[in-house]
Amino acid sequence: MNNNSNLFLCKATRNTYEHRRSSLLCQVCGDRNARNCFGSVSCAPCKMFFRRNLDFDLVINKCIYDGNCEMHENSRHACRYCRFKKCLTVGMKKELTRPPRLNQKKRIGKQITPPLIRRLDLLNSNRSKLSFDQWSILSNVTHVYDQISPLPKILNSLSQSSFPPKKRLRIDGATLADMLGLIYRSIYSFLERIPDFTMMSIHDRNLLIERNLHNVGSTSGLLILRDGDLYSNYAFCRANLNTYGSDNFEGVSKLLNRLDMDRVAVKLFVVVLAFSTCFDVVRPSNMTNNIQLSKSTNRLHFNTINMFHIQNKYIDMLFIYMVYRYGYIEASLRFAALLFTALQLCVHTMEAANIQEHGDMLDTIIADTTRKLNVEDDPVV
Amino acid sequence: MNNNSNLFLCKATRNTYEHRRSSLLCQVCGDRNARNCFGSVSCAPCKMFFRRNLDFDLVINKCIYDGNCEMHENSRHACRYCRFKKCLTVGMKKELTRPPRLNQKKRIGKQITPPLIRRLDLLNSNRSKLSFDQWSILSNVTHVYDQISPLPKILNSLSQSSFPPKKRLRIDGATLADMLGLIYRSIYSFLERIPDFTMMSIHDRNLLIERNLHNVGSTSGLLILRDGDLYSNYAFCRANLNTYGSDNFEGVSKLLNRLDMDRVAVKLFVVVLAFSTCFDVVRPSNMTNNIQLSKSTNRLHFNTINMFHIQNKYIDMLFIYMVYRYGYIEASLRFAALLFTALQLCVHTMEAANIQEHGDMLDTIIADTTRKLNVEDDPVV
DNA sequence: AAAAGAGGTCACAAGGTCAG
DNA sequence: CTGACCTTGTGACCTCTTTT
Ligand SMILES: [Zn+2]
Ligand SMILES: [Zn+2]
Ligand SMILES: [Zn+2]
Ligand SMILES: [Zn+2]
Repeated sequence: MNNNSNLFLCKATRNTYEHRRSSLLCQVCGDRNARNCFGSVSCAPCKMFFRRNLDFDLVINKCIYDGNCEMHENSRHACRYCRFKKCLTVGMKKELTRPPRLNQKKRIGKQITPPLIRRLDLLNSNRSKLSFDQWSILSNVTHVYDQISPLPKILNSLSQSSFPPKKRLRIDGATLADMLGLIYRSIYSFLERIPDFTMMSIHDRNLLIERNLHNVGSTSGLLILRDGDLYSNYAFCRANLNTYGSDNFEGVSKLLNRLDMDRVAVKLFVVVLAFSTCFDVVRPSNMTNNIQLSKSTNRLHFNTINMFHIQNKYIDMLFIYMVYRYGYIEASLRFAALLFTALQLCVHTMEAANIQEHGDMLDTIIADTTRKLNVEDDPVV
Repeated sequence: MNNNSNLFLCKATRNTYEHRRSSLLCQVCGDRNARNCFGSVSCAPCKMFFRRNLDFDLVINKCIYDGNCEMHENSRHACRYCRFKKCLTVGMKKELTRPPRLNQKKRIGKQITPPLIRRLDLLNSNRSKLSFDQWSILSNVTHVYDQISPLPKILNSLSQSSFPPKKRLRIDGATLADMLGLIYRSIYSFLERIPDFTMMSIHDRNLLIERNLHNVGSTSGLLILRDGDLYSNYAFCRANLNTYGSDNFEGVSKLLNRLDMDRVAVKLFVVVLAFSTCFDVVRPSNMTNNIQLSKSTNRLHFNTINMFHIQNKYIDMLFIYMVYRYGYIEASLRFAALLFTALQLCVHTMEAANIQEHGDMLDTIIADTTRKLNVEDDPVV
């Protein structure tokens, strides 16, 4: 339909334009100062005329004369039919017309007033505010998180890679792995300073790290990426694209915009993930009757109930904090959004885990952490 | 139409030229002479287009057609929305854009989008309504759930215990266990009729049952308790109090009032729990370097990524369904409430798991189910 | 030094407006 | 409806920086 050269675009029109430069006459009415318009050459008035009459129906509207009205500068108004027909004859194309521009004067000012919704009874605690103890835990979490944040190092590393010698736009895979490794390694430093973690047995801590480090690290990493505005760094992005591929990069990029703006909430959520027991229900007793159960039930050693209570404690804190800060409805919205973000991020974390370099890196970090834990446990021996 | 400079080249040269060039078609509009641009391959115009429209908001600016405008060299102007969307689709990355050069005059700073929660950005699917496929899955889940519901049997058993001889006000522990056992056993019948479950490997199904039956069963049980109004039955309550104790009974009773009134939503949530992979991140490859990892990593056999996608699929469906039915805000409220209810219920499930009778019962059921699964797998042998 | 891939420029050709 | 006048989007052609 549009395979021939009739549908001029700039490239083609320029050529013909050059050719016809000497004659600046409107192909429709003969007026001077004609220009390229809709695939032909016409004056501005004829251009406007054509655009305004795109829906003009040559079948319904007939010329009142013989359909051969002359078109001159002064006579072009005489007959709409013949003028439009001439426009088509000289090669004006409706297809070169573009859709109307968006009305940029629309202002966003409208804030939707959320409808009143009955209050659901979400939590156990009747308190709508955090207790003193909860505030101190929350404050501790926030403070410690920033204290151990690997962001300064990463930024430093980035600026060293970028500036001094010359403005390098390339970071190699190893450098990137180092920077991301800092993020994952910082998780243990973080948890180490949270009493609820250190009060657990070495074994439980090991298992938590081993099981949750991927997700805790990536969630924390998302916050760090945003804090440091790292996805604005060209070299950093490029290195990430190289290592993790386009899909993963894009997914993370989206989530970056979706992550809750409240850093405190995100930090708390990181802790929730760290204590995640994943709905596992296990009996602490010995597994007398479980003949058929697979080896995966080694998780039985897990002190799951305790861990679950800790997780719930932080979820409660997170939600009460959000209610306190944003009101009940917005808190629910944000909580759901946070959860969905985490779920989606988990997909990308799994993708990353399948990448040899990334997987190996995490295995190493987990092994290192485990070793560290064991050393701390038996400092005398 | 084509660049006429080709005419002046000798044939051989032109061939290689054409060959080299023709291998690079613009991924956006199909134009020739495309190059690497922003992470994809595009012609210069599309490159410019993309850079100029970095702030183009696909949410605010919609296609005036159906959002599937064709992109050709000549039709690329037709729809900004579709062109930009195609740019993103073919992998152009905003992040590969660089900030404006410094020596030039300052540009107007980007306006930072306030932390408004974007409604439809939450989930993976762009649709705000369920697709036909999703509706059939949902309808199937709902229907099957009611079909296999053990409630009729339980009610029958209750009335038999209560009425015929005399109005018995006592149900013994064994009878109660039988009734509750029906609930837990029904889970497998339920899942068995869900294609997403049956299409998994026997091994995976085993692990899911083994891992999630406690929670799936208790959540489903909560719905059944409410459907049958069982907590209005004196004898039933008394038996429960006897077996599970006062705290547990009261806790469940509270949750009973808190559970979402929408049965469809709860049923979907039961499925979500059934496919719960618990944020586990595992590498499918062999664990070459995992020296220190404990035995719990036997879970590696788990086809976690697949399972996670299934879970996400049902979560999406659940949320979209709720948005469709209640609007975005109420959907978030209900979703959060459902999640909190489940978390709280999980605590009681754990408590119950520690009760000898209950734990043994579940072990038996899990073992039975596993056996059933294996038999179904090898009907010939 | 050449190629590649970023950003920048400006004339041209679209769309929009409003008095006439 | 018309057309002078204005605003906005496009792309050929350019410069600049890093990689090869
Ligand atoms: Zn004219
Ligand atoms: Zn006429
Ligand atoms: Zn193109
Ligand atoms: Zn379109």
